[in-house]
Amino acid sequence: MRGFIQPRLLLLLAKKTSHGYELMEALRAIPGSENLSDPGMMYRTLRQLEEAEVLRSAWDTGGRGPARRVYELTKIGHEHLEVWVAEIRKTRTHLDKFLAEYESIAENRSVKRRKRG
Amino acid sequence: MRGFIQPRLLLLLAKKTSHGYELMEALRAIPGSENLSDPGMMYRTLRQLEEAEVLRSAWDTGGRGPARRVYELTKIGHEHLEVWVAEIRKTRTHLDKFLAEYESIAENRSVKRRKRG
DNA sequence: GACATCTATATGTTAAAGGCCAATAGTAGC
DNA sequence: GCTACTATTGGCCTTTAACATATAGATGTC
Repeated sequence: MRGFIQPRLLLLLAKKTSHGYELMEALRAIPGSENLSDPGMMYRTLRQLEEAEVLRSAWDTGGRGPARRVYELTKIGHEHLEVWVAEIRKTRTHLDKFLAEYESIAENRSVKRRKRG
Repeated sequence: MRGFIQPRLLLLLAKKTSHGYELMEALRAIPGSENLSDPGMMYRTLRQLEEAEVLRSAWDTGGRGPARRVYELTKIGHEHLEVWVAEIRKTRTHLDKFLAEYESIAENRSVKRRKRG
């Protein structure tokens, strides 16, 4: 699961506005996304998505603990998410084809082994 | 589809031993793998897989055209392919979950729009 | 035989992504 | 004051990827 942090963040933020630390914990809780939750990557990605106007942020000094930068999806952000979804659907069908191919040759190999044995 | 060149090469070579140029053309012919067929990446990847004893190569001066370095999967190579397959199956289920989540929130959004509209 | 074309492999350079670790700082409880 | 928890940021280093370029044998053709 590489290069998958962006769509994950966008999907989380599409559900609900949130801040870095909370997003990090959310990623940690998703099986297969644990490795995406590195703080360094996280915050850098968030800033660069904001740069691209995919996200918008504001400081929230209300809650307990230090101030948090709260992110929300922009209209562009929602569009980006849709593009990602289309991309991911394509990827999934490619993976399906790959696995089907593998299974067909794996089948041949085991047939051959049975014949030989 | 990033970082997907290795399993593609391994699967192609599991089907039949082959050389760089042929592998490149095979990748070009697979929808979704066209971008993996850059010669630079190709040959470097092949050499580094050989370094790792996943592949083994020998020069073939027989055919027409310049000599070709023909690669074949080693036992380690077959094992690597199986590891990749397991990995890819996992990735596929993660993608499925992601898409399911997206569809559930997209559904909510359109319901809200209908109620508002 | 000079030239273009196709087949084939290899290298160099640079930019982006990812992994890992450390720094800074506010808040809260003891 | 000390520790623990919450929160954001920055630096460094490696890997991956993208793009361009170099080299060279074989083949066909005029």
